[in-house]
Amino acid sequence: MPRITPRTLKGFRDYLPQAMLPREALIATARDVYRSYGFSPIDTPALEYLEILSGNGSDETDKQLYHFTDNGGREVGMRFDLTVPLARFAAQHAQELGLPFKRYHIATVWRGENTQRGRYREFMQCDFDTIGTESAASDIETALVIHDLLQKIGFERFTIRVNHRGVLNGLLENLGLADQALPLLRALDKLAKIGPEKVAAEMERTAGATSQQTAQVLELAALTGSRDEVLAALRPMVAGSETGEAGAERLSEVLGGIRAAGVPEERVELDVSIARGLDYYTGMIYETFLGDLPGIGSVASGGRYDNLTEAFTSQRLPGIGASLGLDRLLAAMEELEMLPNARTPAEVFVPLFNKEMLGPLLKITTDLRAAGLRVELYGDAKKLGKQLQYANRRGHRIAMIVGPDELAADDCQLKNLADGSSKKVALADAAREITLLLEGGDD
RNA sequence: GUGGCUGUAGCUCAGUUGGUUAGAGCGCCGGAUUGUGAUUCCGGAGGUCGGGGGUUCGAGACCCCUCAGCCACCCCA
Repeated sequence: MPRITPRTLKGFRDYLPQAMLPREALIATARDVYRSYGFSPIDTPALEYLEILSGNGSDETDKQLYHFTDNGGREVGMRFDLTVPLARFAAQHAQELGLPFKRYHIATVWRGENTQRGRYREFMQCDFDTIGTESAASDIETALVIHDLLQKIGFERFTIRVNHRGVLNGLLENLGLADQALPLLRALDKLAKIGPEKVAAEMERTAGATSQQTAQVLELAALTGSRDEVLAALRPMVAGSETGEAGAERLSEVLGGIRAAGVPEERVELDVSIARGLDYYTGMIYETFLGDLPGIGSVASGGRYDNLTEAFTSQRLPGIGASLGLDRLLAAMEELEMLPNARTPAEVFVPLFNKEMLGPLLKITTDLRAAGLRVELYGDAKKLGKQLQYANRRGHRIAMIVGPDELAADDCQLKNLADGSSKKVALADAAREITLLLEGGDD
């Protein structure tokens, strides 16, 4: 019989249990943090009318869009982010939602772009957004959510870099370069990566800026120091520009709020060079870098946009939001050895001695589950050594050994698979004892 | 989409200027007196050399195409 080669498409992946367990854990953390701020879950279809998706983005996103004609002759596209669907969703349901509206959306998106490490054609986004308000509070909250998220995931050393588009635009305005903002900011965003000389060269080449102008832009971007120092230094540079002054003012407010919330000073940095490639950000911008792995890039980023829904409705809906870089974070955690090596969600393993033990063990494991534990009962009465070997490889943490002897004595042996230690406890106390063991050796 | 590099057992790789039966470590499976794993000892299975075509007496090695991965550009998560 001719066989079909099992394979996956370029840029698409299978997830084995070992990869899926931390993935789900991360998603659960994100969901919990979002909910703790009152963001509500929504979902939208994977497929949209092509015009919904392609009208919005740039030529670039159009090229990356997966699209086809469906069996009813409709032109259809697969969503390439969660922001455009949010815009459509908000425009369509504005009346029922009420404003401001805070939602989170964790879902798969597709982009037909070239693959690279950490870049796939199918990947998951974990977005949260607040729409219908321009308040500084929502700007501040966005940073707080990112901060909480990273902390809950288990990172100690990370920096949220913030900036305001108005500051950059204000400076460009003052330099008479406002109409070339896009190519200039795109070049500026590469500062950390390629250095000031190359950025200047690119600015002169793509935006027609003079070397004097680029020097001034780079001077702003080169500002370093504490937030207050940077803020004080940039104010005169944007003076006279309405957007620039407003941007600096908002920046100051947001940084003050973040400080008031108790976020450690070193976790948030004012970095005037970040621009974020997207052309729709109009206000605050956020990027997040890991102290132990800065090279992996931003693991959570976002910003404020003025008019999310303008393609769909005349109603003005400003918004702010950010997105967690799930794949990058997982890659980072793997590299930093923050991921457990388990291939099973069940912490407790119960070997089967012989067929006669099956009935009693089914009862015992059912009781353990009722007590909130995750328990796997082995199905074949193989040699005990084999069963323990299996348990060890799978990553179960505790083996609960109940053989005929234990059953007769109404007790059991709890074996810690990490260190080999074991103790005898009464069956009636097993659930409690296991819980204690799990809390104790938590690594 | 453009350019560069790579592709040999489940994994990490070795394989001399193209020459006969393609190797190692780890992993996997089995065993070391029948109720205790991850350490030790013994044994074993497993590879159409990513796929297709070509050059050659002969190709894992050379050429072309294709698929996939990595890197850069682009863009971004």
